[in-house]
Amino acid sequence: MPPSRRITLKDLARELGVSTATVSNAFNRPDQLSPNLRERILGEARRLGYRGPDAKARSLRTGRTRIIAVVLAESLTYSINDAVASELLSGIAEVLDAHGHTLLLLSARQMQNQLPGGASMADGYIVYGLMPSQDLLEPLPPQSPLVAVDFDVEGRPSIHVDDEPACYAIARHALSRTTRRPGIINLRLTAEPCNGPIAPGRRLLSADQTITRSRLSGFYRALDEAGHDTAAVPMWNVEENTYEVCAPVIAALLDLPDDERPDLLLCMSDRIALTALTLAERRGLRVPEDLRITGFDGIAEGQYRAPRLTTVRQDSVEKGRIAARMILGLDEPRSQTLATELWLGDSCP
Amino acid sequence: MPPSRRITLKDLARELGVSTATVSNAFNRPDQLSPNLRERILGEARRLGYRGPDAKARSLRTGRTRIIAVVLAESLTYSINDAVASELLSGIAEVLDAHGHTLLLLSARQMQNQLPGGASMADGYIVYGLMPSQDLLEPLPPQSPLVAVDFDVEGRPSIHVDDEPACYAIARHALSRTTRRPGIINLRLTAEPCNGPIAPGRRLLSADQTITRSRLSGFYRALDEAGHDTAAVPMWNVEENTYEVCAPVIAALLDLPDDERPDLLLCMSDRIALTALTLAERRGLRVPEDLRITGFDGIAEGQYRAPRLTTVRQDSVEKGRIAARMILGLDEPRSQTLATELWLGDSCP
DNA sequence: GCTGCTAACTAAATCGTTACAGCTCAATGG
DNA sequence: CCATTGAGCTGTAACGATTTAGTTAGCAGC
Repeated sequence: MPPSRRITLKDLARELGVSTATVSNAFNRPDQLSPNLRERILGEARRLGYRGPDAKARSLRTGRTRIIAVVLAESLTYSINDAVASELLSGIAEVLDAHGHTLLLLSARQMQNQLPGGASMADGYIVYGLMPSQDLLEPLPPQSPLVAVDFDVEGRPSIHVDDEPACYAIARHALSRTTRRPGIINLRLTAEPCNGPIAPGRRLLSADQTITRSRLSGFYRALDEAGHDTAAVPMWNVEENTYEVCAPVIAALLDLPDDERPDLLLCMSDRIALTALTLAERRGLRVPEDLRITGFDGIAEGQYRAPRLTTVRQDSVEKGRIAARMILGLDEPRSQTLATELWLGDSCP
Repeated sequence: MPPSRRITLKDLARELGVSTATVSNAFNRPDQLSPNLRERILGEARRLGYRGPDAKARSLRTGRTRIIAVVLAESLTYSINDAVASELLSGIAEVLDAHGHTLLLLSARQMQNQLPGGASMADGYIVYGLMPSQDLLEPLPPQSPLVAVDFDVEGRPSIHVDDEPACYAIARHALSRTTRRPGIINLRLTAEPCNGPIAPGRRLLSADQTITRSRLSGFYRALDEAGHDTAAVPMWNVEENTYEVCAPVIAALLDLPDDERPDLLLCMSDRIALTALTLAERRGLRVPEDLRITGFDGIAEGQYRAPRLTTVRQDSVEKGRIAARMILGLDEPRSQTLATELWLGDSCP
């Protein structure tokens, strides 16, 4: 027995005495040949252990791979563990699966210069939450379809939620109870990395297009309306949406003397809010009596524990679905803004 | 100006008056041509907007795509949200990134008959946690490297943790306090789907190779040693490692009359244990005074809340790293079992 | 019997690279 | 001065499919 190199469509054709075109058709266009012959071909294929047309060759010829790449702003390690990113991926995967496509995971960090590995053969790119300053999109093939999620790319469709109105609404709700000292915990708002309190004069991210900035505007509008001096409202910043990074910042602010500690925390994500909740409990602070807390995102974890989190629910799964449908050309590619929902929990009733 | 079809390596070669082989070398083997010429080629490439060799064509020619597929037992939606699977993915991604490979996500569910999309062009497959009964591996290209994680595939390397000893150890610890009525919550142990109590005579998954089965053996060994009648220890089963699926089962068992309710719950995952913790608290049961709870996995969430979870810590990230290194051929492919660590928290001190 | 039409198939031209064998020419060694 | 080397480059055959433009054969219609 020879070392038996892999069987190709050509071998199959020779074996059966038909042309390669016909064998190809047997697999791809059943209507192009008699059912009879098709059966013979498929049978012989099975007999010889031919597993269907080679994907690499096919992709060269057709120009398509049926692979969609998802580009995540942060490292994969981080993104995969982030509940919101996970939901987004779920939505994307759901649609891709249903249409015979597969999902390639890619971190923006790994494309500093050039696309790694097979990333450049994706049929399209869904890009999630880059900072506007990052022009990491340069290495992406300029021709291929691209959909931006939670940020904007010039000339490309993007998907957002109504961050500003949502944050206005939740802050308005929170401020409807008397509040001595509201505080805000931001996610990645400053131009330079910073974990901790933001001094009043501190330079914030200039671009208006960051979702963090829109959310902050919403908070400010409500604070302003409620008669608070927004410039005097203390703010803290966290660089990453993880317990590990948030905890020290929040611990420090909770350990402030009673008359300096906020009695309301407007948090820019549920992860931040949940961390605050945990640390507050650990210090014997009662939520919501001593400290009220609001989040943003509506992740599942926030609803499983007592007190349930008061938050803004955004449908990240749907966001993923929409992005995927656009990339596959199932929906018209056009920018859109999804509605959110105010969820009243027990952390800020 | 013509519609300017995409620029190829050949165009570049013609333009410069060199051979395609040389242009190819300029990109792939700098040592094969003079630095001088290489600069000229790269310069011209930039000028013409040539973005380097086409990945699809290259993959056909070289036979490699630099894509590694990760096959997950459950749906992507579920797997991505599962803390343990996430950690595994993190470890895999870390190594793949470092070596210029990318990660393709694939659910076993979507390969019932045939590999979708570009999945069949992966250079290797890391398969995670399939049930032994599922022979979903059939559609995978038999030649390509494969590493199994948390289960066994005949003739292929696999990675495990020492489930049996670990569960023996944690159960032994738990039983060192007087225990009236221990209970066990299993994850996917029965042959037929079942959410709820497992009747004593119920047919369990036969194969020894499931991790769930090994863990159960460990529990039984310790129970036996402590003088409990293992056949009489009540067991419950949950079909999926999510709060939503676990909650009703656990709620039912916690609502048993005081003299039937377990005072120790040996849970097969942290997710189960955490759900039990939440529901117990909500009922005013004190942990660990009224109910002691142990988990398995050592996920981060278990350590952030009070009481901290007593559990077995397995390093899933490392598991991913090892799998990835084997698939890339950086390490010898050989089956191995990783050690675990007993973490004493407050849920079962 | 001729035309026209359709179903079923084939031959050959790509798709854009990389690998391999060879070729040329200047430098080196004896 | 000739043989040997090696650096630097070229030509061309794969890689394994899909697609386009035919070619046949069979049959219906007039």
